[in-house]
Order: sequence, then C-alpha cells, then structure tokens
Amino acid sequence: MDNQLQIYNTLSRKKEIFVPLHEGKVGLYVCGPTVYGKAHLGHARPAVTYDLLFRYLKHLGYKVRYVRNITDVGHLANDADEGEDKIAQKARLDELEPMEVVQLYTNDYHKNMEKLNVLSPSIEPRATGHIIEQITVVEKILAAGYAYESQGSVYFDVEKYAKDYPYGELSGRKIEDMQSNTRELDGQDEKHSPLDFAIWKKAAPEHIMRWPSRWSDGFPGWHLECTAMSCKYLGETFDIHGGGMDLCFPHHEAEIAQAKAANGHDAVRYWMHNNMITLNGQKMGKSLGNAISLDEFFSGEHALLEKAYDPMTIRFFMLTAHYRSTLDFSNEALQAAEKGMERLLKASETMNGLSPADKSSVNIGELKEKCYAAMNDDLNSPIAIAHLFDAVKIINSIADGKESISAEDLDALKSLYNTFVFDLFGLKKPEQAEGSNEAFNAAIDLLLQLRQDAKANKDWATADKIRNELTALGFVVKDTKDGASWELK
RNA sequence: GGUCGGUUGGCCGAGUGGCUAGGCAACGGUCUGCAAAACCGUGUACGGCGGUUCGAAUCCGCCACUGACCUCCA
Repeated sequence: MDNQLQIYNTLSRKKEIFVPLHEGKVGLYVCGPTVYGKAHLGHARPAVTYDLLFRYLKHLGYKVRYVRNITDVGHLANDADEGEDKIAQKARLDELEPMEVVQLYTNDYHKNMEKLNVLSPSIEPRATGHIIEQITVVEKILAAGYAYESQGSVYFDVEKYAKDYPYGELSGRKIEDMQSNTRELDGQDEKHSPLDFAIWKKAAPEHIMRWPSRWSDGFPGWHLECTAMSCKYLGETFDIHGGGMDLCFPHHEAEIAQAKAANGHDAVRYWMHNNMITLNGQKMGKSLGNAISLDEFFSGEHALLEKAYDPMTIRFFMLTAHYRSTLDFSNEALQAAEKGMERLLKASETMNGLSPADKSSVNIGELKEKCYAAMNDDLNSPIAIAHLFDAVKIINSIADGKESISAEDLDALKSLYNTFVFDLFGLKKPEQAEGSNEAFNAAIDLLLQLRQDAKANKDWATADKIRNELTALGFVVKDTKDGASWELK
C-alpha cells in the first residue's frame, strides 16, 4: 500500500510520513493524568486520541509499546498561595495519606477509562516509583553543566542550555522575548534566571511527599518524570510523544531540554498534541465551575447536563472532531452524536442480516480506500466516520433491495465496518439498562403481547392505552414489521 | 504585552484554489389503524474590508471577535 500514515509533528509544524526508528516497532509515550482529583472530560480527550493512535498502529501491524504515566508526585496547585504540592494539599484537606489520595483517583481514572473503552497502555509508570531514575537524570544534567544547585534545590540553567541548543523550538518561543517579558520578582533568589526551572526541589517542612538525595530531602521537578520514565522504558530515542496542547510549554519544552542536556541528543522524533475541550463555547476549568467529571456525564448529575450520556457517546463525539481541533461540548451536540452513533451501530446489525447477491452494485473497495486514506491523514477520524455513514446508506439500501452486494463484497464490507467501528474507534453497543431481570422483561413483553392482540382485534383504544401508559413510564415502544420491541430511556 | 491557533449553513464538525464532507435538527416521502421508530430524499454555508488569480471559504494584507499557553507559579 503506497498510502502511508502521516502524523502532524508539532516540532516541524507539518504532516510527516511516519517511519519508526526500528522497523515494525513503535515506542509511544503519552503524558497521563495528575491524580489529585476525579477524572473529568479533559482527561478523556488525550486518552481517546492516543487510544485511537495505539489501536491504529497495532492494526497496521506494528508492535507498539505504549507508555502512559501517572503523575503522583504532584504539581503546584494553580490557585494555592503557598508552594505546596497539589497532592499534599489535598491530602491535608481530606486528612488522608498522600498515597491514599493517589490510589483513590488513580482507581477513578482507570474505572472511567475502562468505561470509555480506552485500552490499557503497555506500561503505566508512576512518578513516585521512579525517584531513583529521576535523581540519575539530575546527576547527568549537573555533570553536563546545564544545571546548578542552589539552597538544596537543583535548577535547570536555561540560558546556558540555550547557548548550545535551540530552546523554545517546540512552542515557537524565543528566549530573548521571554527574557524581555520577565518582570523583576521577589523570591527568585534561588534561581539565576526566572526562566530556570527546578529539576530537584527541596521540600518545605510541611511538604509530606519527600525523598532523600544528596542535595536535600525533597522531590523531583515536575517535568523530570516524563524524561526519566520515557528513557527507561522506550530508550534514549523513541518515536512518538503525545500530550495535550496545554503541556506544550513549558512541560514538553523542558522535557526536550532535559533529555538533550542529559544525553546530548533529542529523545523524541514525532511530537503530537491534542487540542482542548470547551463547554458551551467556554473554556473548561475548575475555577469556572464547568469542569464536569466523567462520573457526572455518565450519571447526568450536573446542573449543565440535560441527561446522562453513555460513555460511548462521549467517545464517539470526540472522534467526530479531529484531535487537533478544539471540541465544543453541549447537550445539543452530544444528543446529535448519540443519535448518529445509534444509527451507525444499528447498521452493523442490519449488515449482519444481509444476504449476498450474484453481483455488486456498490463499490466496497473504494470505500475501504477512502477510510484508510482518512486515517493515514493524521488520524482524520471525522472523515473516516463520514465514509462510514456512506456505508450505512449502502447497507440500508441493500436491506431495502435497492442495491445488491456479492458474497465477496459483503465479507469485505463486514470486515471494513467491524474493523473501523469496533476495533479502531472502539465503539460498543451501549449497556442495556439496569434492572433488566428476566421477570421484568417478561412482564413488558406480556404487555406488548396484549397490545398486539388488541391490535389484531382492531381494539385501538386498548392498544393505544398500553402504548401511551408505557411511554409515560419512560418506555419507548417501537413497532416494526417483525412485531413490537421496547427499550427503557 | 508575547507566541501559536480558530472564526464554515439552526447546532456540531470536515475540507481542497475551480468538482456533494458527514452527523443532528428541519422539511418532503415510504411504512403504519393512527403515531412513534426505522428507512429514503432535500439544504449550497464559509467573520468584515481590500488584494493576488480566468476563478478563493481555500493564498496575501489589514480589522473585528474568540481560544490556548506564557508574561506570577516546580
């Protein structure tokens, strides 16, 4: 196939043909969550984006090692006045052990990712489990001369580094601009320059999470874990590093600098960044009160939500936008996605019931080509989905007898449809409503049977009464040629 | 203030210099005792003003609006 996977590389700002470092194998590292709160919608975007990439790379035949970290050392709380660790702060508020908080929210994250049908990564390393590796990186950077110790902390010397290597190449920042934009501030004495960032930080007395080192009892800098863990599991050079656009600067820029300072060369070959999510056109953020947790989406228990949304609706909706575009969540858009996905899934059942004809009046080969071309074009899932809706029309037309399909084409269609809808996009039929015990089902079926009898007797009053009462109770009664079916909304 | 991005029909959301994105909604039809559901069909949109071009939503400039990150913070 001359149609090759192209990936948009943030570093070059271009789409590039993806060629792995080692033939047939791909090393993929993605920045995972900081586990100090419940998993929310913002966590789902990168998870689904790189899950799609992971699935597609495997589908293409690559052996993929996918590393996605858990950040459990914690970053500084955005709105905290003190330089206190997010996780330590939360721990004090909740009167829990830091690792207890970490475990609680890690479990929450895992549970929600499973609901979203996000595959587990190959390795999910924790920052707290790699303190020694991080200290080793600090030593290497110090030995290379790109860091200095100051009052028990170790800082990365950005200006020194920038003399030897380009700094800011990923985010398009120029060091001169950053310097001229820097104000004089108090409390910067420890750093030689405001641009410098900590790679080891001495712990304040109230700071609970701390480890001994030759500089101080402290903790590693927040950019360091990814450098240390990607190197440990994927090597000094690896293929793809992904994460949210919000991490581009300073996090990823710092990662590049740390790896280059420590090893003398670049670590990452392709940088990928997924865009952010907005809610009713507004940025999603905790301070704005619109950071809806995934649990709330799934249960519908949030003031902004009109109803509960199935995890698959969230997943599908994310896939209907390209990963590098912002995506706006609203009840209207979600409900539109919900209906569209139902149609897509229903067509797969219709497809399984199709009978082949001698000849095809439809072109499955072309459809397949278009679907793969879309995926190869920087994972353009919205385009691929558009083509799948063309497949829906084809399927329904065949079922209607307006088109015909050969046995060979039908197999190809099934294979294509199943590959994209289930294997790559990772969609599943929504879970059946709970309380679906057998007696309950039988009772509803009985009511519908009574209605069927009434209809046979042209007793429309009784038939309509049953239907209307069931509707009032929240059931949806659907009459089809093969009889009535129902579901609970 | 700096850097980068966005502005597409009622809503969401793709996109290439000229050739239908797609979904939802809406409307029309098929089906139905009626309805719902399901299925089929229909829509000619691209922030404003200039410019380049035979031709621009797609390229360039300016303006407006908007987003992200940074400018305080490990």
